[in-house]
Amino acid sequence: MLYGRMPAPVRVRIAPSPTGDPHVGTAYIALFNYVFAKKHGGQFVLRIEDTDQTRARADSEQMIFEALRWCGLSWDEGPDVGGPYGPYRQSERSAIYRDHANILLDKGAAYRCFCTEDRLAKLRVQQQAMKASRFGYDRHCRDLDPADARARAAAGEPHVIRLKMPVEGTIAFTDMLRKEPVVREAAESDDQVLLKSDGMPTYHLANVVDDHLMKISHVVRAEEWISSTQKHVVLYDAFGWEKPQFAHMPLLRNADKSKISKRKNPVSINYYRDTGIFPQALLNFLATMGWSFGGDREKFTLDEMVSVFSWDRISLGGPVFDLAKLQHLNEQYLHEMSNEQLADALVAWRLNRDFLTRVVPLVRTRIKKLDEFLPRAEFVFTGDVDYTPVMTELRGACGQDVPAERLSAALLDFVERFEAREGFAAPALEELGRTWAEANGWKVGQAFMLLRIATTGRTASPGLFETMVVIGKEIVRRRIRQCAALLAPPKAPKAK
RNA sequence: GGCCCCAUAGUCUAGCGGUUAGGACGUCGGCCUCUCACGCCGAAAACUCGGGUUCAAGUCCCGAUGGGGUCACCA
Repeated sequence: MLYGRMPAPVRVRIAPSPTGDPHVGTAYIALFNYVFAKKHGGQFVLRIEDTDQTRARADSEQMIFEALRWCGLSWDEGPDVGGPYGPYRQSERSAIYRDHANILLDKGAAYRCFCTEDRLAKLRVQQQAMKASRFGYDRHCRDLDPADARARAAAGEPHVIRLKMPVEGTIAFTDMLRKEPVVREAAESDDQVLLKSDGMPTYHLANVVDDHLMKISHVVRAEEWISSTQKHVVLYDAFGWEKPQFAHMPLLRNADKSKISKRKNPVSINYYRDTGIFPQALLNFLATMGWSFGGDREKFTLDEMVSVFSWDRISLGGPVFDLAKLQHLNEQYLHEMSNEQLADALVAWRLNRDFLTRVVPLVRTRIKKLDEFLPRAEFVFTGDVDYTPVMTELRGACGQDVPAERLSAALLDFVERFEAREGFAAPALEELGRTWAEANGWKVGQAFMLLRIATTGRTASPGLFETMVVIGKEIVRRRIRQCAALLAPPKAPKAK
């Protein structure tokens, strides 16, 4: 090149972890990565961060693919589409991480640590008790003789590999969205585990190694990562690699400003799909969370966003995810559709043969004529439910003497219980429901009535758990939570 | 608690030294209308506080306060 170095091509990535339902925050960050890549003719990479074998869920990865595609975001490289820098699933890259951990060991930038989980747990408790100003690993193994450590490891002693953080000086990095560099004392960070005892890397090692190997030019991720970035900087430097540019996006928030969570908001992309939100409306809405189009424009397409996108229109205050505003935007999209398009949308949503085939078995024995179908199955086609007509039955479902707070807590507990296990199938739900009823000391019939009213808004319904499955996990979760909140409004946040 | 990030109406935001502080959601009122909804018109509603810098501060600087994040062999 005669005129100097060409700017490195823009390569960005979204790196979801397949631990549950496809999260709206994943779509949010994916959107900005995608838009930035397209704006600069770069590539958008999808990488699956499945290094935690205890949390990985079998169906989660596929759901992430589908949800992102449903949103209208497509990736240039990824586990399912391949690409020149694969594999794109971290669980298939263990050897790479191990090699790199060894490089760090050789350089003296990392060390083997033989501390047991037990010791670390005690340490943590101790620090809490002492109200220590600094928490974290005490560097117990940092000064072990490397040769001894190697020998112990070779003898099969379980261990992890930790990063040797500098003990003095400051570490700074620039963030594209902030005018001042983010600076921190190096000693503020403890010696983070890089390679776990099962041989898998932690996020810190894996993301740095992969971003470098995959030639990622810009790391656009959520603000919750900002405080671990220092560790990543140390890693890049230890390897002698050039660092990517960082942009830490604000976190989506609940109405109370805390980080968005499923306890306070529907966070699964599937909820929005099942509830009839259009993907372009969801994306449009997400785009307005922290970014503005310019002028008074707030309705725009993905392509329009790409064409005008720039980082300087990001605002960093954590945006509250406001369902009402999303619905308004969706309404705009809906109204501009033709009757034919709207009819098609309805069909694609739930008024189709496939979906009806799932509803029919629920109600067929309960109707005499076809015209009774819809009244019998109405709650399968609605989002939120109005409980006012059944308040009396709801409060009395488990006996007149049971206080509303107790019912509310039990409902929330039921949600926690199905949340804790994989899948959402009727037999398992029923079993779960029975043990839940028993735990509450309620007759199964009574307890199920409580659930029935909460999930359908009716005192009469088809088989409860079959109905839940058809309605869908996301909507069921929201209805039960809303019902619980109605029974016992959540207390105002306690003062500290 | 340590550290870091952030700060315009209830909410999303515009503003990039001089504005009657603009738009949108939501709320309330009115018009339209067989009802409802849409649509249209209108209203209430914000620069967290205190110091600087400057002729001039929502805009720049410092501090306080408030909110958030993070301190795992989770990402």
